[in-house]
Amino acid sequence: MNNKEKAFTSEQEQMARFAKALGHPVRIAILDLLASQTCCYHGDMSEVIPVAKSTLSQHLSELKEAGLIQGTLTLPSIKYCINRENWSRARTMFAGLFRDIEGNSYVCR
Amino acid sequence: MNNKEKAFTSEQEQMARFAKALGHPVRIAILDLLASQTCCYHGDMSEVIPVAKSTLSQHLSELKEAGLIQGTLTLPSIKYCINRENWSRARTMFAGLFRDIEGNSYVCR
DNA sequence: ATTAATATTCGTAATTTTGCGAACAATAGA
DNA sequence: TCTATTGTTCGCAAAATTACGAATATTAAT
Repeated sequence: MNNKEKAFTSEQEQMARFAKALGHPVRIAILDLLASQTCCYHGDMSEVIPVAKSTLSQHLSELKEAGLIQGTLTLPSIKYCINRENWSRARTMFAGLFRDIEGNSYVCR
Repeated sequence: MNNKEKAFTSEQEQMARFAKALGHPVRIAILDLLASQTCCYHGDMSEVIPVAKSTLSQHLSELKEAGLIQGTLTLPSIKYCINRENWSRARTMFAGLFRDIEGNSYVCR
């Protein structure tokens, strides 16, 4: 309990950031929409996702902040898309953890 | 903005729950340890992870709550392990989202 | 029965998240 | 220029998260 000098790796920090962004049903729903459609407009989403527009906006900006999506102004609306580069990073990181976990053959008893 | 009657699917809720549990550096660090070792004792973890023991305990119980790990009393300590069944569920769910996202060939512009 | 070792729970405080409606931009079209 | 459409930001409140040390429980060993 003494060598607390080293905090977390940036890998761990980044992974937690991605996971946290995915940690809310509204945000999962947003991503499901973006996965099933070519793109999504705020308006379309607010038809489907049961929260106030301002709340939706907040969740969208959290996903943007985490780098998982991006928005393009397409007047009179805004078009949201997956940020493929960061999404790929996230997939790689999650896959790594899952691989390490499941590759560990120890069985708990 | 009218058909707000249907909330989220249980799939979405569950996925968010898993992701939320992964959404903190301490908890990622715990899982990294569990992935690299056959098992882990609270004491061992508190040597490595820079938080108070009580805080560590809290994070452990959140991972337990989410079903991602389990603890077995192995006196005089407690041995923590991955919950393989739920971990496998999580992997499947994440893989599904990643597949859907990356399988979508639309490129944002 | 005491003591030592281990981990959780309690009490508390600070911070962050979540959610809503109202107010505020920004732009296209009449 | 006025109006309608679309999203974001603001202001606020409620709830959840994070963190710590102190107190508590549990069991092994003496």
